[in-house]
Amino acid sequence: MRIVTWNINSVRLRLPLVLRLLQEMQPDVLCLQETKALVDVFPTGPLAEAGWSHQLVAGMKGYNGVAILSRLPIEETVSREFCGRTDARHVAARIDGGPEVHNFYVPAGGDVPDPAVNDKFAHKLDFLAEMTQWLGTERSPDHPMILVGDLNIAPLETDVWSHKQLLNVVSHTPVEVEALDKVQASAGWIDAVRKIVPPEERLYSWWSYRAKDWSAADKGRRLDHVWVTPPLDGGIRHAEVIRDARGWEKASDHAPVVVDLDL
DNA sequence: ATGTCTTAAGTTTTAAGA
Repeated sequence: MRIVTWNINSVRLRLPLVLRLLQEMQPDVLCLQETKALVDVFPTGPLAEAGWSHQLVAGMKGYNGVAILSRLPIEETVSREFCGRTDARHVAARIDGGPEVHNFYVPAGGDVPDPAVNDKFAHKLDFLAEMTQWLGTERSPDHPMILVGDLNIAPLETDVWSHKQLLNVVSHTPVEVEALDKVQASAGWIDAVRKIVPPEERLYSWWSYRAKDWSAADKGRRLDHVWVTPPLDGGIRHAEVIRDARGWEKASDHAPVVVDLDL
């Protein structure tokens, strides 16, 4: 099974890029974040015609929004609300006869890494704590599951262009990394990408729009993740960031992350 | 401190979020 996660930063604006990725990568499942579209304006038709007709979409006006697109039938879907907000940051579906797939868009957290003065950072930490609590009580590491998404945290030193310069920058602060570690422990999640790309090797999935030449500067962060539970650990065959897609015309600031699994 | 991009509001420009 091939699964891809991609923060698309407007699915309507970048529908041609989504279709291109589907054609080139032929994933069984594509998980999108930041679709920025209400459910009734989501491009269900074109994506279904391309072959990904089984869809689970959560959306709101202007912000956030997540979707699971599948070639295989899906069932037992859920879209959970976190922190008491209806803000379209999570969907989950069980692939017919296969694993349960969770797709998350974790809050970015604003600029100041202090929950006492920055409500957005407080929301991010609360969201991660609620993820830990919910996954830990409602889900079991014994079941085959995949968790993907823009988790908005780059946990390892090699997940950022400069560990020292980003220690106090939201996405790489110790308090966030600690919170993400707890989420990871909640159901025995294994970082599938780092099973393939050694932790010693630098790897990024996001590059700011603000750089003059994003590729030359290469000041990236690995914010997008694919995790699996222990029953799937032995089946991780391949993982890569599709860095090329960051250079496509009118690109998202995130690149897709692909993982191949034997189920 | 800065840089760029997207959406939404409501009108040709601003604000918020990332």
